[in-house]
Amino acid sequence: MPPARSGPNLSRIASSLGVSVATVSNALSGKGRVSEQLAEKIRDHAAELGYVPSQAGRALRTGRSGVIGLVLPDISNPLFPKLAQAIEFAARAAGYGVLIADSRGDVAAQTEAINRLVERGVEGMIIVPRRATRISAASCPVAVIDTASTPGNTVAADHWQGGHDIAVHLAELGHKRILIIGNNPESNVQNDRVGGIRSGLRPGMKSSTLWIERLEQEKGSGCALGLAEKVREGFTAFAALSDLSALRALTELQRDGITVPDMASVTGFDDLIWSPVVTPGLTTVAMDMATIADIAISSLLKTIQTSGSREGVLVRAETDRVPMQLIVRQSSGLVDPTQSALQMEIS
Amino acid sequence: MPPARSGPNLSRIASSLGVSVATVSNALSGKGRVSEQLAEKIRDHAAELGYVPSQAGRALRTGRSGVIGLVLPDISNPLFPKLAQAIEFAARAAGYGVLIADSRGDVAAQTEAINRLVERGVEGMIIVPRRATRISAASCPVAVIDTASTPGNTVAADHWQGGHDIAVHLAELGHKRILIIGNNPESNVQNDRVGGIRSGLRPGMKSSTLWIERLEQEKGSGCALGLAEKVREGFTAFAALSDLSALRALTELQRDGITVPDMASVTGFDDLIWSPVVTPGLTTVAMDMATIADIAISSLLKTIQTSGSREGVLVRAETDRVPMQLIVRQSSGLVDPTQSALQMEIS
DNA sequence: CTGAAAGCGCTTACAG
DNA sequence: CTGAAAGCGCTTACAG
Repeated sequence: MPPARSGPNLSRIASSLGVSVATVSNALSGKGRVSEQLAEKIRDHAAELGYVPSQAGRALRTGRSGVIGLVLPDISNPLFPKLAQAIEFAARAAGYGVLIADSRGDVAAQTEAINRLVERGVEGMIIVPRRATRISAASCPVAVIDTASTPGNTVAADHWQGGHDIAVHLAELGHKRILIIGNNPESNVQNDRVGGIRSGLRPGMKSSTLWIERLEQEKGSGCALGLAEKVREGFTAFAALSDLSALRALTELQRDGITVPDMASVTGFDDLIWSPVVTPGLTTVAMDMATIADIAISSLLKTIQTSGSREGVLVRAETDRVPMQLIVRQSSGLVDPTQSALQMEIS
Repeated sequence: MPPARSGPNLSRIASSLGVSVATVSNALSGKGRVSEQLAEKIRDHAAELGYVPSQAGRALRTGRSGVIGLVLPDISNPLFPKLAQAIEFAARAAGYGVLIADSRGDVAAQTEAINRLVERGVEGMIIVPRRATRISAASCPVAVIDTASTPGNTVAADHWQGGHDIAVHLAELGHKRILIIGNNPESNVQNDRVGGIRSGLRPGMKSSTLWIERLEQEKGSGCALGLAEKVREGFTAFAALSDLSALRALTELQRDGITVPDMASVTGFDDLIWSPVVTPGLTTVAMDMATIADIAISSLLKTIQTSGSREGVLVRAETDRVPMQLIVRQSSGLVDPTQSALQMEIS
C-alpha cells in the first residue's frame, strides 16, 4: 500500500465535512460551480487543517509540474545572483518554481544538466549557454539568454548598445585613445560589447584591444596587465568588457601610482555588487535583469501553454534586446591636460 | 479524461513488449525479481523509445519528490554562487534536485518562501537565515547554515577560527595595531569573526572596530571610511570581515596614496571571485563550501530518511564547524619600519 | 520469474 | 449546485 501522506488531503476534508472530494476540489480552486456559502465553509476548514495541496497529485493529473529549470554555464559566475533572483521572482509571480542546474564543465555536462531537468518534469527551461554552445533542443520548450547575435537567442541585454554608450561617454570626456580590455575573444557577449564600443568612437579616436586570457597564456595567470605602460603610451581610458576586468585594471593602475580618474578613466560592464563600493566608484553599464527575466519567463510560459506536444521548441520573444543603462560614477572623468601623457607629447 | 503524456510510459513499453507494467517497472528499477535476459530486453526497448520516468507518478506513489529547497536571505549576496553550486552538486550526487527560493525582504518573506517550497513538495530544505532570524520549524526537515554560535544551526564554517588565523598571520608580520572593519554588528557571522580575530592577538597588539553601516548612517551611504587618517594614527593592518569591505578598504587606501602592503596590510574573508584578481591580490580566509554543502545535504537526507512523519525537525550534524583556510596573497605583508607612521613616531 | 490489482491525490467531464 | 467515477504513471505487496 502506498505510504500515507503527513498532512490532510482533499478526501480527509471532504469526509470530515460530509461532502464529496469533487466539491472540495472545486471550492478550493475557485472554479465556481459551488455555492459561495459551502465554498467558504470548505476553505475555512481546509485552512484550519493546514491543508497543502499535493503537487504530485496535481501534476500527475494535469500533466503540468509547475516547475521550470534554470541552466547556467557556471553558477559561480558573479552575474548569476542577479539573474537567478530576477528569474525566481518572475517565475514565482507566474506561479512557477525554479529548479537550478549547473552545467559546469563541458558541453556534455550541459546536455546532462538539461536531461536531469527534463527527468524532473520541468515544463520548460531557461538556459544561459556555455560560450559558443548551440542548444540541441531538449524535449521541452527552451528560452536562451545570451546575446542578440547568437542564433536561437530568446532575449538578451543589448550589449552592443551598452558598448556604444560607453564610447559616447568617453568621447564626451575628451578621451582619444581607448584600451578595450576583454577576457576572451570567443565570447559572443564580449564581442558584441567590443563592436558597440568601436561603433561609438568619434573621428580622431582610436582603440586597441587587450585580451587577458591571451596575455595570461604568455605570461602566466594573474600576471600584470602592464597598464601603466599603456598610460605612458598615451592611453587615457580603459574600457573593460566586464566589471571584473575593470576592477583588475583599476587596482593595477592605482598600485602603480596612476590616479583614477585624474590620469586615466576606467569603465566596466554589468554593475556587479562591488562596483559602487570601490574607490573611485566604477562607471559601468547595467543590464536590466528584471526585464530580461520577465521577457524570458513570459515567452517561455506562452510557448508552454500553446505547444500541446511537449517538444523541444526554441522560444522566441517579441523584443529580443533589452537596453543597458549607463551608470556614471567617479572612475571616469575628463581628460586632464596637465596629467595626460598624450597631451604632454602634443604640447 | 486526463491529458495524455508526450513520451512513452511504462504501460506503452509493457504492451509493446507483451509483458506487464509491473515487470517493466521492476526491470528498470533493477530491483532484481526479473530474469536478466528479459530485463535487458526491456531496458533496451525503453532506451530506444526514449522513455523518461514520470516524477509525478513516482512522487505520488512513493511520497518522495526527490527535491529539496534552498532558501537564501538574498540571492544577490556574492557568497551565493559558490554555496548554490556546492549545494546543487551535493544534492545531485544524492539524486536530488534543488528548488531555489529567495527570502528577500523581511522575516515574513522568509516564512512565505519556506511555505512555497513546502507546497511544491520538497522533502526538506536548507536555509541560510536572515540576520538574527530563528527558523520557526517548517513542516519538513530543515538544515540551517549560519554560524556555529547560532542556536539550531546545522553546520557552518568555523568563522571564529578563521578570524583567529587572520590575527595570527598579522601578528607574525609584526603588526601591532589592527583596525577591524565590519558591516553590521548584528550579524552572527561577523561577530564570530571579530571574536576570533581578538582571540588571536598577542600581548602588545591592539584592535579597534569600525562598523560601516553605522558610519554610513552618520555620513551617508558610500562615504569614505577615512582609512588614510587611521594609518596616520598608527594602524598598520586593516582586517575586514568580508572581502567586499576589504575591497572597499584597499581601493580607498590606494586612492589616498597609501601603498599596500608596504604602508598597510589589508585582509578579508570569503575568497570571493575577484579576490585573487585585484592588485595586490587579497589575503583572505576561505570557507570550504563543498564540505559544508556535503554535511548539510547528508545530514538533511539522513533525517528525511528516518523521520517517517514529515515534521518540522531541525537537523543536527555530527560536525558542525568546518575549518576555514587562510589564503595569503600580496595584500598583507611585513610591517615596514621605514614606512610605518607608528614606527616614525616611536623613533 | 511474472502478473493482476490497489492506491498515492488530484481534476474534470458527466450525470443527477 | 453537488457527487460518483475515471484516470494521470508509478510502485509494491501479494498471488500464481
